[in-house]
Amino acid sequence: MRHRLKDVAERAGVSVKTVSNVVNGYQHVRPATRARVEAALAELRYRPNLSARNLRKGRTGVIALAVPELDIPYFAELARHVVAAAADHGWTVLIDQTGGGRERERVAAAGIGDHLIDGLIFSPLSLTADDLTDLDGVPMVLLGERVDHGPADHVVIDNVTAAREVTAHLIGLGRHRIAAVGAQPTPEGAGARLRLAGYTAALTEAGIGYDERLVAATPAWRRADGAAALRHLLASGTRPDAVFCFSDTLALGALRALHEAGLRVPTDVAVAGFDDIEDGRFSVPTLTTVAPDKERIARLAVDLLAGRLGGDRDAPPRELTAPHRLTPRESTA
Amino acid sequence: MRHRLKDVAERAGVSVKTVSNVVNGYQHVRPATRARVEAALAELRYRPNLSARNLRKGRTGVIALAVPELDIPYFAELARHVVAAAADHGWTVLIDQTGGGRERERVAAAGIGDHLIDGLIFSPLSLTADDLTDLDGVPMVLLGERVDHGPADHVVIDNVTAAREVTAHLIGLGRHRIAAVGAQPTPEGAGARLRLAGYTAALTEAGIGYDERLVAATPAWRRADGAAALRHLLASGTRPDAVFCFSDTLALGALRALHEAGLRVPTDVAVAGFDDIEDGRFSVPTLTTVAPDKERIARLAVDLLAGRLGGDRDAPPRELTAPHRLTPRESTA
DNA sequence: GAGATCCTTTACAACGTTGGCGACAACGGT
DNA sequence: ACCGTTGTCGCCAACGTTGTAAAGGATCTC
Repeated sequence: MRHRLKDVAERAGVSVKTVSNVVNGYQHVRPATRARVEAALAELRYRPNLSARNLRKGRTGVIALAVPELDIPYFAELARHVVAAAADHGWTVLIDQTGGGRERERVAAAGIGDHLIDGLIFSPLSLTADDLTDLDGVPMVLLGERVDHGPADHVVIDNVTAAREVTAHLIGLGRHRIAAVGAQPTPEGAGARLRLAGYTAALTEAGIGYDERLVAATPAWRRADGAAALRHLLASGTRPDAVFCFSDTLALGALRALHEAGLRVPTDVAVAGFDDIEDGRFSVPTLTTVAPDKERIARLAVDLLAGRLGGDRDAPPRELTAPHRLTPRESTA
Repeated sequence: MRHRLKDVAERAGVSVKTVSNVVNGYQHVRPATRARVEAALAELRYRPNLSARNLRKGRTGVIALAVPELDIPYFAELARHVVAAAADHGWTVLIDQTGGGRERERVAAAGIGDHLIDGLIFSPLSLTADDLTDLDGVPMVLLGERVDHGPADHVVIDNVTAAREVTAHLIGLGRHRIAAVGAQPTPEGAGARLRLAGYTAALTEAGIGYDERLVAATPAWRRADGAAALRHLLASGTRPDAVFCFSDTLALGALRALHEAGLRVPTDVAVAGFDDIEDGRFSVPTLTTVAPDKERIARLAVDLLAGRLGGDRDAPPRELTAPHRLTPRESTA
């Protein structure tokens, strides 16, 4: 069914090694021989057995991307860019869905598919630095600010600054009762913590007091969580004039809840999100958000991995910051 | 760094094969030996080299899922379910993003990662049956109705019936000028063709004439395409009282364009979509849609693949139909 | 107590590929 | 014509794993 080097070699009347040389672009093969081998390759539709090649070379050409959930638009968009960036290096991407739980994430970090992958790009939710210390697995690049000063390479955005900019933007509209949605009480929610810090910093700069009733924690960052948080906030009698959600999905849920409560956006309540997912560009109203440069994040991560695979496995961990941009739209017009 | 069976064997004072036997749960190993080996395994944190195992056994435990774009919510949600279903079989999923182009799809079908995968679940956009005839690769399961009567297993939903039900639902609201958005003029757009057929059938049943000015073709099924189609429709002076979009993303774009045109949904124009993506449950208004059972689709596909891998590679191709459900929401209330 | 039967462990080969190196041919310079 | 160099090609071994089959030991049966 499937042919091996040996079959091609027999057909071309050369040795297995010569076929291998042709396949791998080795220089010193006589044009006539090369032509004969190439004809045989085409006739038999030869495709290398990557497992065997990998066993021999120690490389698979496959990297893994581990994300909490694929159907969260931010991760889906990120995955798209990672797959594209990996393709530039000739790599295939194996995607792992961790669910965000600590145990599954530890398993993923410890080695998805083990020797099947050359490297791992990992966007953890609940993993701590401790979980990563004693890993002797493949090179890893972490995405997002969840694990501080871990032993691995890291691509982040400046969450604090971004959150401060959004909040300042809302304050600039004359809003003073600004809710923050998406805080995470767990110690692992580093992203949430940083965004909350930016929010607080902006309030302080503007001389606005911090009101904990305006800060809503959510178990996750899905639309339903955002809607529930807003419903709860409004039901408790707290009436914000702006809402900063820590993700766009939260914000879209919030928009929905505000709509149900009969409040107009942005007239009554301005709303801003974070992530710049495509939904926010078509929602009613369109969503003001922080746009992290996802393509850049993906490319930086892949390039970091390429560097590790290229040799310097023992260089100290690097941390790169991708740019972001505040993108005002109708929800804060 | 990474340890092999040989290292474990030396530490435990047994042969390589005995360690292999322990790892693979072979019955006849003396408890004392087993304990010693297991201790060594744990100490060295042994992890099998899957490439070597695969080379020996001819199986990788990895299947591929090929979709046009990961950041189209329908595919992202589908991917989520496929990954989950595959996990039940102990499989990892390698995701390939084809972009929907014919050439990339042919390459994908011809063998992603080649010997690295045991099987392929494939959701093609522009591939034709011809492209699949001479494939001698790994077992494949096709998703969606794009390739009719191809040589491979197939999981579909009843597009015609579903589209007819949606259209009938709109007619039931007393609407008679019902636009259809998402037609695809290319011969490959089988999904679009079937949904259009269902739309037409419902009109005929209700005695409503087919008006081609109400049928909008779109290059793709993204939000932007839906918005552009509606803008174009309205600009041309055609004024529908309902819109059936062939996907939810199209519908969300349509909602946006209607909003911009100052038309109220559903009062002035009712809108229905197709796919039941999460966005539609939180949009303003929430979106009436056809909900294909994505979890079932994923599980059927994975099970079909499991069947092929389990032995009957030469059984005739099977076609399974997953259920769908019309889900009325605010946009047609 | 001898042979048969079982359990436990091991040696060997093979999966398909490529790196190292050696064999041989062709070519250039003297 | 001879030697050295360069180019071309093939043999062998190895990557880490598991299937086969056989060896070695223990236990059982008569």
